[in-house]
Amino acid sequence: MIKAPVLHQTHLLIPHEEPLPSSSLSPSPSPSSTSLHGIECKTREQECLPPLLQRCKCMEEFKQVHAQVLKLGFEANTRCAGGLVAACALSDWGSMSYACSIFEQIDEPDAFAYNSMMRGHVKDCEPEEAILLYNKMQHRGIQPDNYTFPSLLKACSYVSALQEGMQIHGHVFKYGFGDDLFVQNSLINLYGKCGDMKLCCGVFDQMDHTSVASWSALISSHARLGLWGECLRLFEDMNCEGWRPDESTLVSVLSSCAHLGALHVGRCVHNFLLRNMKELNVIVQTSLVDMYVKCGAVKNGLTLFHQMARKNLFSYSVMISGLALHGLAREALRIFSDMLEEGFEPDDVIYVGVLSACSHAGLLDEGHRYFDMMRNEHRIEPTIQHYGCMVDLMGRAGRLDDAHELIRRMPMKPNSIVWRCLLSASKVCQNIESAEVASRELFKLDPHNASDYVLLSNLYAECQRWEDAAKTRTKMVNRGLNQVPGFSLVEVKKKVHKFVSQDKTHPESEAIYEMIHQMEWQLRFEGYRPDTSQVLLDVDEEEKKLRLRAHSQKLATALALIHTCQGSTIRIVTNLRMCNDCHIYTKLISMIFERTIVVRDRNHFHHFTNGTCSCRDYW
DNA sequence: TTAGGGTTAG
Repeated sequence: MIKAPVLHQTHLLIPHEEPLPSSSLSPSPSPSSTSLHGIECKTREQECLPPLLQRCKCMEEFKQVHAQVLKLGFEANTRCAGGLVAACALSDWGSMSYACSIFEQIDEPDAFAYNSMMRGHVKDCEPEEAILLYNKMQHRGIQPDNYTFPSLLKACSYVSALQEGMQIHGHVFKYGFGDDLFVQNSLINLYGKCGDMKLCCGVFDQMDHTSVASWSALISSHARLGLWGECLRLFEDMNCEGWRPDESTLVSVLSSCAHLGALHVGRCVHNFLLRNMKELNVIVQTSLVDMYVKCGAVKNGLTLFHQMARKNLFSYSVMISGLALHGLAREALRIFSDMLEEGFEPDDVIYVGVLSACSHAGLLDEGHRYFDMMRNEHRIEPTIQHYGCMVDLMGRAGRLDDAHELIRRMPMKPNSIVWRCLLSASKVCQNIESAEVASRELFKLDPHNASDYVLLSNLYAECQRWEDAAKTRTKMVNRGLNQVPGFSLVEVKKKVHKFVSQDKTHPESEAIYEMIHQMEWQLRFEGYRPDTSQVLLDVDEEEKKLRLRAHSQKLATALALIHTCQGSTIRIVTNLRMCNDCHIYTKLISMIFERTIVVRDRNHFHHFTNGTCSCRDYW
């Protein structure tokens, strides 16, 4: 019998903390070995291989173990090769092409080898390969097990393969894994990613036992689809049922808070995190910054951002675009410069934030400088989004001709977003000619967006071209489009209150209208006259004034004034672009009632203090 | 008798 080589004698470069067994690897079976001896060798081999593979830290070390297996002639052995495939396909240092070559040598690959290969493909973002492999597995008559389905379903979710996913759901029942928690969670995730919320919730509702991952999959599915209110409701249910959310759940919740402007819930989540987590990872911290910024608490966001021990490109991006959204361009550019000093290489998304900061604040020269820097220093080809920012920047700065010229010179065909930027800039500059060119192109590319017609019609109205304003409105109505109903949300006494225009459904409605009356009375002393030019109704002037005074944003402001004291901050989220009248009205209210009023409209944040707005009247 | 689900931010 050939003496078994001891591991270090075979130059295996595996760092080991414990001494390895003296017979770590069996010798190559000689042709004269008895079958009994062969079986013995294989058994010993099987015992020794897993710990050796576990200790591999790089491909080089793995190849040495593989070489030993080849030397022993075990490459076709289901169990040995299966272990090699798993290690090579799933480790960070592994290689799928190498794993494939081992897999192909196996005489009779079992479910374990297939599962490992499928998972490896999913890990390497090759979901189609994983699905094809499952087909092969089926053709070879190999029974899938409970480990097969999670990665297979994940592969389907990557490519939103709903039909295939549903077929596989059938297989889950066929093979008897309908009650497996991991499989069920994977199904929730699959249906959520495919946007089929009925099936997604159906799987969850039918589960006898759930886990934090089940809730997390359900909650993130809702958040991903923009069902933020439902996401927060489910989060409440999860808490009521006694589940303790983890970081991944809370990131989805924070993202919903950010979209809804639900600062109070966001703050509760922050508190929970501080009380329950030892330290917060960079994703959670970035989500918190994003939540604070998007809920209008930009100072809190900035403080948290500066406290972050580790930042990545996402963190910088959230902060830069967040500051831009608040019109704090100088601060945004300072953070960008810090980022460069820290050695981060900016990408195209960062530059969208930088350019939009310049555009929000009318920094024309800086905008041009960063646009050049992006191309020349950082070798980033401008995308249509960057051109959109530049059009916005030039247009708002009054350079509409230059903006038109840039659109003509763009290397790609301008899309509706670019034309919408130009239309909006033309509105700011009150340039009807430019607005007509932009809207003509815009209505060709995207004729179903009611707010574009409203914008053009408002511009005509501002310029007293009533007939054209009416024509634009008729065109909108004829195309079956309705103006999206406006609403405003305001958080008062830890509760979010929603108002629509002319709302009288609030329990405190009487007091709210009394407050409106008082507000108007004081506003008149400051010279306020209602600006009815944007009221798109065939009614007389008095009726227009009545409509205007009960815009949702004013009702929300009135409720907040009733319940807050001088010096406090009122936060309002509104779904449409703020009308001119609400803008001037809120500026004066901030001064008369000594409140900071932060309004997030469809595009920007407006910080009203002492009679001025952070947008400097460009929005 | 080796492995699995929720990973979330611009």
